[in-house]
Amino acid sequence: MISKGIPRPTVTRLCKIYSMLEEINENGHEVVSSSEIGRRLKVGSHNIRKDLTYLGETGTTGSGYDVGTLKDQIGKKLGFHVHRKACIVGLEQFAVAVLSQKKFFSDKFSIVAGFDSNINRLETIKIDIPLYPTYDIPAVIKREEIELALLTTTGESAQAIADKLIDGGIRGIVNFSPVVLSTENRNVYISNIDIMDEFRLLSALFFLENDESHEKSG
Amino acid sequence: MISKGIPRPTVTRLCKIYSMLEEINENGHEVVSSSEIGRRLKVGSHNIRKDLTYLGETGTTGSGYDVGTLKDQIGKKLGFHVHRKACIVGLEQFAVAVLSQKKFFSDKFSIVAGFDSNINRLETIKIDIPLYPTYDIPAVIKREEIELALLTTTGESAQAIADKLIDGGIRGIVNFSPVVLSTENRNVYISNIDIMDEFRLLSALFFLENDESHEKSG
DNA sequence: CAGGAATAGTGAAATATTTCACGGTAATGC
DNA sequence: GCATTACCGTGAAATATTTCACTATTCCTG
Repeated sequence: MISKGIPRPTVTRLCKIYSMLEEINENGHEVVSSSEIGRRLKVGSHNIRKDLTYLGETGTTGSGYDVGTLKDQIGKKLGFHVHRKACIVGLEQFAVAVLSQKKFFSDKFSIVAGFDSNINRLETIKIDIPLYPTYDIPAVIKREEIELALLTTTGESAQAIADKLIDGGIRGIVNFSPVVLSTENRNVYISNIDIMDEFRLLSALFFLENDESHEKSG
Repeated sequence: MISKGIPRPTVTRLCKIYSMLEEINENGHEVVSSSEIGRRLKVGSHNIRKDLTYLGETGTTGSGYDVGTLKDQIGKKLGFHVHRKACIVGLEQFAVAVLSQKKFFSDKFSIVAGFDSNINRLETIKIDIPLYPTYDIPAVIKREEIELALLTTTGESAQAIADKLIDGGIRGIVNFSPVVLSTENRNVYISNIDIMDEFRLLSALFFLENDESHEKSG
């Protein structure tokens, strides 16, 4: 067992590589090189090869990686072969938009519950997943053994909802609400996605570019 | 001019700190400490203080930071005092959801154009920003001097749209479509947001947690 | 099947980033 | 106004991450 801790940046890249491999696979290609992967991810090929080192005996040939095999290896290492249940909290436009992406009903993840505090919405909404009021969150999470949550509520209620999710034993939360969620609970991973922050980051990057000319290929 | 290149992780954190300060400000607090900021961002206070070092003469007192002042300093350093124009491409549910967040019509960013390839949608949609067909993208970007774009189209058209945006001279793209955009153009910053990838990352993190017990405070 | 081109694997070096430790300053209480 | 406490600022040390240099393997061509 060589399995040393995988650096966080590497895990992040491996996830992206995995997505990319799925895409490549659909396009019918069977082989990719580290430089091809790197080009798409805007990362050096050295870096990609190093990342793939963490998969253990990568079993790849001396000339490129077999797309299917590599995908499986990443999947196995990062646990993507395990089916996971997810839920979605907040059933406004955002949620409806997300749920309409067919991608979400793959064989690896399934959305098995929707929650909204507005009881009326629960009856009128046309989504074919079981819907519950938010006060049922802890119970449903436990009963259904839901591990992931997509939080799309307003900023005001987000923290309270997160607390309920954590109370139910959730393992990961993707937070689309405009506040940074906090928790003392080390068992829960939170990914905060804020479009405004992204706009800010991008504008900061090109603003600084002029200011300081020390940029790399980022 | 002490302005050395600011590390990318620091820029990212500064953006989040900025958001947080806005939030704190609304709640009426006037002072924050590095440890308070760190707690919220799940980062050590050392790290926060070091980050703030890059602001130059931080001008903060010996006991906490004045919220308003710090926000202004970050804003000035990262260029948030400059008003930026943005556009949104793809006007389906996702876009409508985003546009309904009042946050997007602040005094720092404004969405001045919407694009969709479906001409019919342009006429029926009820958003009060100017709407154009996608073939007008390069011209409108140039004419309006739009710097940022939010891309919410399907995966199929995303790359072609991105090329049009870049052709028009866009500086940053937040990509919500499920494909990784690529460009050779070093002048354009791209932020790829993929909910599926976030789910994968989170599940990988808690999957690996059991496997290897070398985790930090993440 | 030999030669050439392309590519993976990997320990070591180079960089980047975080953490530490400690000196100094402002508010608070007595 | 002196002691105490809670902070910030910062160079230096410790870690983490990326990049490099080089070897070995596979594929392709003739």
